[in-house]
Amino acid sequence: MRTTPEPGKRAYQSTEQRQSETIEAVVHLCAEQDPSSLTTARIAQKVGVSQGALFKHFPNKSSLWESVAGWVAGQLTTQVFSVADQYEQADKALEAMFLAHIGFIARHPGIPRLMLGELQKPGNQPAKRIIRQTLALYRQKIVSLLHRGIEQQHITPSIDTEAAAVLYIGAIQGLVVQAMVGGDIASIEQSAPRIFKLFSASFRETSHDPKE
Amino acid sequence: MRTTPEPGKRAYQSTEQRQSETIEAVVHLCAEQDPSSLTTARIAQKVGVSQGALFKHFPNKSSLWESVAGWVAGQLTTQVFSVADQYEQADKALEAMFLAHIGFIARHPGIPRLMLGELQKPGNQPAKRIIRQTLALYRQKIVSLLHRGIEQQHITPSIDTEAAAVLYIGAIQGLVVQAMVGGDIASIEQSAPRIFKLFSASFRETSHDPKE
DNA sequence: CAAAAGAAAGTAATTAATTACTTTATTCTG
DNA sequence: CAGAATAAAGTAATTAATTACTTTCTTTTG
Repeated sequence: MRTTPEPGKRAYQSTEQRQSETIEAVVHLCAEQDPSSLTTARIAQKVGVSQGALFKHFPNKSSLWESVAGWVAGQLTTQVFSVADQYEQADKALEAMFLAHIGFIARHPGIPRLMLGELQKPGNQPAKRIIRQTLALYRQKIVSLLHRGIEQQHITPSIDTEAAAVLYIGAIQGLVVQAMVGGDIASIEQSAPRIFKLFSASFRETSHDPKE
Repeated sequence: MRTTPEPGKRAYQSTEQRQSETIEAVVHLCAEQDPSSLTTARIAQKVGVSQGALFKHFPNKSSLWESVAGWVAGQLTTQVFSVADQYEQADKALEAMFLAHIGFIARHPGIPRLMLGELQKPGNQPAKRIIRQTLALYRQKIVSLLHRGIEQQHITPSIDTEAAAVLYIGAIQGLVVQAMVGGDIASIEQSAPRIFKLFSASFRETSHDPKE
């Protein structure tokens, strides 16, 4: 059924516009639904368009997933990495990055589901490759920040940086899983600082260590 | 595979036998395939039975998932918790539990996929409830071990035990995700001790000097 | 104890729904 | 008007579940 468009509003959108609307819809839907059970019909409904129309803007579903993965990767890079670059002190940068990441997830609760869902898929599909690549980049960023922290003498030089990177990502994962279990995704922003504090205790330089 | 006590060949298996065979098949299949894409036909094929025969032993698919979740919960409890109970010293118990958990995952690579897959499902389906409950029990176990460690003066009393429990589970998650990215699940057993060492550095009591 | 009777486990084929994707016709916009 | 965007109505494939029927195991009973 067609409704007459309101005056001043475009009834028909450009392909680019529809593409980003669709990506946004997928990200939103993932907040309340398992990505693997997302149907093109449900996505189209969210966009406010017929199911078939989706294929005017994406050649197929897996291509849509690829676009979504690309969007996530881009957002993570710009929103999280850029925060880290604002700090001279490496340990402060790590903390800010951690909190920015948690904030990003809190604003987009579907993201963890999305990324985990992609990683669970077998094979080397494009979307999985993008997520994989982004995670590798992330790990690299953390390791280099840790090294800078050692140079700045804010991080103990005896630290196992590779292990710390895994634990850093794990800390985020732990928060997310905890939130999934509790069903309360907003709560992670509250507990995030406590988790990071504990995490950083494992490598904080203890040259001055006043007992309280 | 269980052998019948008598050497006579048995063409038809008992429902109980088929049920556990089916659960085993699902766990194995999850090691190489996204759980949400597992079809009853594929499962039946693995068991070596017709697709329809599955429904002689399970009323429906979701009931099968419930059984699988129950199996996982049981195995985690018996295999991981029992290890912890063998140690008097709480921090040693935590480490043994951590390594036992990683070993369990290495032996059953489908388990993380299974659990994460269940948690991603919306609503309060039985299988999800079981996983959720198991995780809660797990968290509780860690917290109580931490408290015992404080009493034994092996763990610093200033520790945020709730945060530590999240970080502990996160450390396992981080290892698993890292393995998923790398595609090499066997590697986690190798890196596990390093991760735990770093994790425990965040709360190890340094003033105390235990004899070993 | 053996044969009949029934219960349980199995198969192959089918069904109703659902899915990603396609085709056709219609409507909007520059 | 021409081309792009859309809706509506398809299609073929896949899926969980059911069905009608057969085979095997267990129990009852004369």
